[in-house]
Parts: sequence; structure tokens; C-alpha cells
Amino acid sequence: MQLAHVQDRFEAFLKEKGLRHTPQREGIVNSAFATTEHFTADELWDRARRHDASTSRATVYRTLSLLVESGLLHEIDLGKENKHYDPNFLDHPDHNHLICTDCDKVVEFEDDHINLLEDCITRRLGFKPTRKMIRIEASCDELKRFGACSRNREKEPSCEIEE
Amino acid sequence: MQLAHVQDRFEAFLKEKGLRHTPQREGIVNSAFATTEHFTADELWDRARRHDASTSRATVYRTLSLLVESGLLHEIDLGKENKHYDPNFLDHPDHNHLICTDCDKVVEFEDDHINLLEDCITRRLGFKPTRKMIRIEASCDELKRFGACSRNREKEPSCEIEE
DNA sequence: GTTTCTGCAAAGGTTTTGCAACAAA
DNA sequence: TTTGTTGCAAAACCTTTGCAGAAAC
Repeated sequence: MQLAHVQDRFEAFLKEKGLRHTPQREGIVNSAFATTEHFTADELWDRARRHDASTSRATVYRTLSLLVESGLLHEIDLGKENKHYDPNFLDHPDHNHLICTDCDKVVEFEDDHINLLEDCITRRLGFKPTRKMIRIEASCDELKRFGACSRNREKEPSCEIEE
Repeated sequence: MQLAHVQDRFEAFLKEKGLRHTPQREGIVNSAFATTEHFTADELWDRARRHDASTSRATVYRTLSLLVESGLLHEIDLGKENKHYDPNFLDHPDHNHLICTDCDKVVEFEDDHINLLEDCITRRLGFKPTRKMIRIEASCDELKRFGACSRNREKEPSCEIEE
């Protein structure tokens, strides 16, 4: 995802709603989309303060709401206590999450069949799908078989898309 | 679900862990499984106090943890701010939730195809599935077409299983 | 010049915890 | 009698909000 593209879309969103472009909002958006990693509100606050130490927690929360409302960011439930935010829906609008109960890592995946099936089920029940989410908790095969899990040794972001 | 069966299983769980059977715990379990409806911790507290007015919020939270740990109750995320609990997993271990964005009602559904597909995807990614959840947010067809939604007029519990 | 935005601190809401009295086994 | 449990109140935690000053347009 090009950061510039996100910035453009967010500015368009602000303009459309008669809201203002501020350096704080820009800094927070940049922090949110700097990597593909998921984050909590507090983690985003930390990142944003590295660029502008005066950024307040309140502004982070307020900007997060705007980002979710604009559709740029999605709120996701990883089964942890607090809310996580996912910046990868622009590139992969229909992805889902697999959470490893051993590695504690999150693997994003896409699957056309499951999308289609969800659509069918929803229509059969008399509804029109608007938003779908799948969360799978799973244990690592590799760990069970070889006593170690390669994912644990990785330094890369935990949320690459696999197919 | 026979309430007696739940009570038995919960007592077995307590015994196994060296925990005690108390009237408060019994009352909370009865309240949780009195209907098939989902509930929040506070709603459960209300119900439990109808039977024993002295039941404290703290004990409700502590008992909820035990019920989830024992597998009798599942924590679910309905997209609302707080956690909801679902007592229907004993009868329907693999059910999922469709949340109507118009009616605000929750329809539970099961589908073998989607279960199988989730399993395949998980194994393909190198994992062994332990817990899967699907949440679909959808709008009501009936409402869109006829200007009214029959679900809104229903008084029945909102979480019947449909196939 | 208006109107919105910010940071701060306080308040809100939910969940957890320390503790002394109490109750189950 | 021992050990776990309860209710209470306080604390912890995350998120929202009221407000006065600052900044965008």
C-alpha cells in the first residue's frame, strides 16, 4: 500500500465531511500505515509520539474513529482483551485471520471459495452481506512435529497474506 | 439443552479442579443457561440477582471465567462494545453468527461446507484448527423490499439455529 | 473571524483484585 | 480445621468527553 494513496484518500474524506487537515492527524495516519502490522490504540499512540511527542492519546482515539469511519482502517478482534486495528484491508479487502495459539502470531489469508460460501449462506437466510469476518485459532503443525516453530524465529511482520 | 446436564458438567469441572460447589455458583449457572439468549456480564448479574439478591458482580465475573474455562460457555464478539456470552455451543458446537444491521438481531447458523473449508484452509497453511468463528454482518432483505422486517416484530429469543 | 481541533484532566464504563468474614469439605 | 469463596470497595484499565486555548480555513 502506497502511503501517499492513503493520505490522499484520508484528505478527501476530511474535505468531504468538512473536517480539517492537521499535522497531528497526518502524523497518526502515517504511523498507522507505516507497516502492515496490526496495532492497538495505545501502540499507535506510541508510534505517533515518536514523530510528534506532543500528540495526545485523545487525538489518537479521535483519529482512529475517523480512519475506521472512512473505511481505510478496520477494527478487528484477535481474541485479545483490547481492540486491534488492521491497515491491510485496502490491499486485501476480503482477508481473514488465523491466530496461532503457539506462536501467538497472526497469519492473514484470502480464499474465494469461503467468500462465495458466506455469500450463499447469508442470502439463503434472507440477508444481504455487508461485512464478514472469520477468525481461526490454530496450533502450529511444525511446532508439534519438530519441537520448534519457524514463525517464532522470524523478525518479519506477522501479517503477510498467504494463499 | 437440559439444565441438569449443564449443572452436572459444571460440578464435575469444579470437582476436578478442587473447587467448591456454592449456592452462588449454582444460581449463576442456572441463570446463564435458563434460555438460549446471549448475554453480557451485567445482564447475567441482573438475572442472577432475581434469584439471590445478594449475589455480587465480582462473583458473576469469577463464575463466568470458570464457565468459559470449562467450555460450557463461549465468549463471542457481536461487534458491540462489550463481551457477550453464548450458552448454545453445547447443542451446536460449530455454529456461527449473523448479525442483522437493521434488526440488530442475531441469527445463529451452521454449515458443514464452511466447516470443512475452514479446516482445509487451516491445514494448507500448516496449522491444526482449534477454534473457528465466523461473524457476518448483514442487512435484512425483507426490510429493504417490503419496508418492514418480520424479525422486528418477533418476541422470541433472537438466536434460533437455522440451517 | 469562524469553526474545528488539540491537549489536558476528569469522568465513564467494564473488569479485576485485596481483604476480612464466611462457608464448604 | 483447612482452604476456597464471597461481597465489598478500591483499583486497574481502556475509552470518551468537557473545556479553554490554539490552529485551520
